[in-house]
This record gives sequence, structure tokens and C-alpha cells, in this order.
Amino acid sequence: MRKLTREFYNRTSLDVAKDLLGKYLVHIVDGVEVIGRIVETEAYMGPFDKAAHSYNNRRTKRNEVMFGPPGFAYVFAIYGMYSCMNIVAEEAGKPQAVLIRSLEPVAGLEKMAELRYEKSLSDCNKKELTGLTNGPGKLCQSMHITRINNGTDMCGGSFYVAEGLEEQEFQVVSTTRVNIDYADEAIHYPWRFFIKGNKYISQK
DNA sequence: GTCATGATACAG
DNA sequence: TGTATCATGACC
Repeated sequence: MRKLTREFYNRTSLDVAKDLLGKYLVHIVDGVEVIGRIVETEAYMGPFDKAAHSYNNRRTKRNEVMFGPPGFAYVFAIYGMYSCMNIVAEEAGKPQAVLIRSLEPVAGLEKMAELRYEKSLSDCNKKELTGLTNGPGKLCQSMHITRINNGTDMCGGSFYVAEGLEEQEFQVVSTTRVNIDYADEAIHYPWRFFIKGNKYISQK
């Protein structure tokens, strides 16, 4: 598989969010290749997007990486217990990012089950199998993405997004984003994208 | 459906 | 010091 280049991410987060669908998130964990196909994303457009951490160019220790160059991981802790995985879009100085909301497991499922449930894949029921990666906090657990990965360059090394050899056909649905009730008019922006009919789409 | 969990940011 | 948040699981 071909790694996506810096140029891929050097566009608006809306474009990057749409084009990340169908691509493969790869993380080498303990020498094991853990891979998920990206099936749901959300774009956060920065200074003029009330739902974004970087709204009004708010710059903190947490979101610092959003202000840097594209193609880097922005991983933050939410509600004390979970992590959320984003990839920075646009050139340095434009703090945009794409939230990865759900994946379809492709490889390393045994490792995923171990990381998320501390048990073997064969001991997982149907709901647990879907639950491996059908939400932003869940996929971070299954792919061992933590705040340690914050600021990682996604264009090289052992944590990256790659293109499949053959693109499968799919339809993209765009709708409003999840759990941003605080964001006034931004609530209504159709900046959530997912692959129509995929069973790993997060609920809500 | 409700509620506890608790890192991070920010207002006071 | 209190309140809110790009979520989830355990409960009812």
C-alpha cells in the first residue's frame, strides 16, 4: 500500500475528510500491523468553526499541533478516559483537522481484541466485534492510539494512512457532526462524512 | 432513557 | 474552585 503524502493533507479539512474515506489507517504495535479502513470522518475547519478546538485561533498546549504543518496526528484526551484521533490538514498557521470517527477492521484483529477487551478474538461476540472500531474512543483503544502519538508525523514511520491497491466503489453521505451541541450555528454544518451502508458507522 | 468516569481548558 | 467538553459503558 502507498502512504499518503504531505500534499494529500495540505488542503482544507473538508477535502481531506472526504478523501480519507476508504483509505487505510495503519499502526505497527509490538511489531504487529494493525489496520482499519476509514469509514467515518468529521472536518474541523478552525478559526471560524465554533465546534473546533482552534475556534477563534485559540491556541493552547493541547491543540498546538493543529497550528503546525499538515499530515501530523492530533490526539487529545476527552472526558478523562478516552482519546480522539485527528489528522492535521492545511498549511502551517491554518489550524484545521479531521477527526477519525470509525474504522472497519482489516488486519491485526487479534491484537485489537487484546488491546480493547484484554481477551482473544475468538471469545468476542458479534457486538464486541463491531464495537472494536465503531466510535472515535473505541478505535483509539483498539489501535493503541494514545496521547503519546500526539504530534506524530503520519507521512512516515510506523503510524500512517495508506491507499489501497484497488479502490472499492462506495457512496459518501454527508450530515451534521456529533456531540457539538455547544457550537451554535456550526451545529448545522454538514461536515460529517461516512460510507453509506457500512456497519461500523458510530451510532447517534 | 440516566449516570459515573476524569483530562484538559477556562472563567471567576 | 467550579463548569463544560469532538465519549463510552454500566446501569434501568
